[in-house]
Amino acid sequence: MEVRAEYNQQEQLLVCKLMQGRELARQLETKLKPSSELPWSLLQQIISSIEDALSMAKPVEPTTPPQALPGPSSNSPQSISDDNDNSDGAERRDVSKKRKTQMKWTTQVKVCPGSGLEGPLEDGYSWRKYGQKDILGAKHPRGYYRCTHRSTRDCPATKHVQRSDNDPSVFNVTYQGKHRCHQQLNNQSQTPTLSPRPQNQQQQPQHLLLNLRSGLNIKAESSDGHHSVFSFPSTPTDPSSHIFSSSQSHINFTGMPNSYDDYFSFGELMNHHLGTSEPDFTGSSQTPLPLR
DNA sequence: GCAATTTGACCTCA
DNA sequence: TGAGGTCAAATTGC
Repeated sequence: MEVRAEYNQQEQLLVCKLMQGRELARQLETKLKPSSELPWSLLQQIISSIEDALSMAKPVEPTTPPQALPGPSSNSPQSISDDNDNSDGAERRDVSKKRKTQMKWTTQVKVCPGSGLEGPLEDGYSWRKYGQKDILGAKHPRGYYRCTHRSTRDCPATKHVQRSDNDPSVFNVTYQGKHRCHQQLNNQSQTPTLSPRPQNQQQQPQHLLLNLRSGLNIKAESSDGHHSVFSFPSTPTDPSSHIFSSSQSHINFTGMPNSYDDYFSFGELMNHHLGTSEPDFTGSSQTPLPLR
């Protein structure tokens, strides 16, 4: 059991590292597109190799439900199905109202009070608010949002937004679940290198992108306390082009991933936030890997 | 009329 | 048992 958990941690790190490589390669891919054929084809081979490596890691995932992992509670049978069967009827009741089991990541976004963007932050997806709740000990209520395409495209992604107590200009945005809406669109039009966008999106996701690119910490944390930190150094940008005024953004990545796809959800998030910036996606593990 | 938001009630889980 | 999360009816806006 314990050995299995440690093994899972290594698997996570392996996949994370592979994912980093893939992200870097794809960032490079976007840069190389207009250039000569040779580096382009080499890069395609690199990406292909990384994809293969990730595919090799993939078979582990379906046989490692969250309850096999260490944690305070192991009785979460519904977490296996998680975001897969949130269809109508009786199933719905099982899938909804669950907590904790899905991987989630939190971004802290500071907005400029004078920008007029006081509400929920635009992140490139289309969200629909489905609830608001006063949180104990928090000065501001938490807003709950789900993907607008939840019903039409069975997209399970949700997020909640809460204004920071200490700094009202800071919003804590916690994302949960993976967007499926854009995947279906992707199948229709192949745009593999850049982050996919919902079709009906009207706003400019660059807002958050610009906000995040100025400095970013990502904390990936599993339920047993193991965590890795990825750093994106600052890149000089024109302050006048920023809608948000943050000098630093922050992403926490919490919860044990349920599946291989969760890593790609995270990868998509990174693609999405980083966009055309030039990140140095350098990962470092703060907790030494357990030796087998 | 349709879609989004609000809000009180209900459900789940730590 | 209570806080967090979701549902769904009512309301609002376009």
